[in-house]
Amino acid sequence: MPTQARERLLRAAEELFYAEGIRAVGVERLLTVSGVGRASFYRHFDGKDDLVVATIRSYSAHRLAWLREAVAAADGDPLAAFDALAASFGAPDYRGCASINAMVEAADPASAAHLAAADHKIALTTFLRDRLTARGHTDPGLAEKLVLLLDGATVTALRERSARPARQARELAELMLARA
Amino acid sequence: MPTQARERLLRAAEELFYAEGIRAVGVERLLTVSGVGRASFYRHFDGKDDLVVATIRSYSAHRLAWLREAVAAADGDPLAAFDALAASFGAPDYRGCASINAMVEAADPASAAHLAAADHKIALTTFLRDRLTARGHTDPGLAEKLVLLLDGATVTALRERSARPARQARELAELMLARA
DNA sequence: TCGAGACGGTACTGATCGGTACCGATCATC
DNA sequence: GATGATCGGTACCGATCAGTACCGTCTCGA
Repeated sequence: MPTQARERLLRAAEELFYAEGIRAVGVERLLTVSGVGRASFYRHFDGKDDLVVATIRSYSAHRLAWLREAVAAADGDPLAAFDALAASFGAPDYRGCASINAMVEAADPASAAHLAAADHKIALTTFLRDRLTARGHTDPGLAEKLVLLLDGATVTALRERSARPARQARELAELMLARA
Repeated sequence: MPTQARERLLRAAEELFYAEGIRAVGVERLLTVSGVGRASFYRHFDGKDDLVVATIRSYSAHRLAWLREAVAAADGDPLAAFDALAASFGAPDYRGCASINAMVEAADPASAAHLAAADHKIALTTFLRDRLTARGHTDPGLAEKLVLLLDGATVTALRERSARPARQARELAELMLARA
């Protein structure tokens, strides 16, 4: 197991970056929380920016798997994504979507972190589009609108901290699909 | 005009914070850009956090006035907000909504900056609710859904940089109001 | 048994962070 | 023409930033 420290760093980074923000968490903090030595960190990553990108990719993979599971449990209904969100919106430590947060913090749209975060949304859109076409919805714009609704609910939950935005977004999604 | 320096600081802060992020802009930078002396800054504000809150409030006032004007120019149609967004989404330096960005950067939901940013969305919701009721839409949840759609479009535009998210959100809003 | 590689810990760098103290210049009012 | 408020500029503070260098330790395979 040569890369045990790397996993610990990624786990700590995912937690800390999500809870407090990317810029707010220094390397020192990451080292103490993960229990990884300073040199080991720079052996596994080129620097903090590299860790940030790796963390976003890790988050994206976990998040997509989580969503895939939720949708699969609902017999492939993509609207189950809203119910999955609703269940997490009430948490006191809810901080929105790490991908959105990363795009906000990494202001430069050409930065690796910003692009990695945008990639997550592309993957999410692709996943939802597949689910929609499997259910007979061929309009490719529907998946993008679903993501728009998911993101809108997520941002709203950032200040409301209740399941309501997810329910409201789901109502709009139902209306949209009923019309399509 | 005793507070000339204060205005210059607010203007510089609004620009820099929006373009690069709150944490990314140091006090040094604010001073050189605004041309204000270090002492003058701390005479007008208790510190950077105080300036951040004042900047958010200033942004909120400007933004609401801008939206009010756009809606008024469309004979009070609240959906004109989507057209106003669409016009700004394509800009190369578009960075989303300063209020959303501030809520993301100020992770602590009890922080003054986070609360000030949330206040903006409350004021926006109130404004849209007034416009909706004036047009015969009494369901109070409609205004919240409009804000959800506006925020969803804004976040989407952060990575798409085109007017499309605004158009898509407007379609959903039209569908919603037609149904109500 | 011995080396190689991964590891944690510490010391250190230059730069920047937010914030304080003090300076002299400017300007309006009396 | 003196007074007081506001101003820009600079020096400085301790703390923290990301990053580098080097140390001794542990484990594992040859």
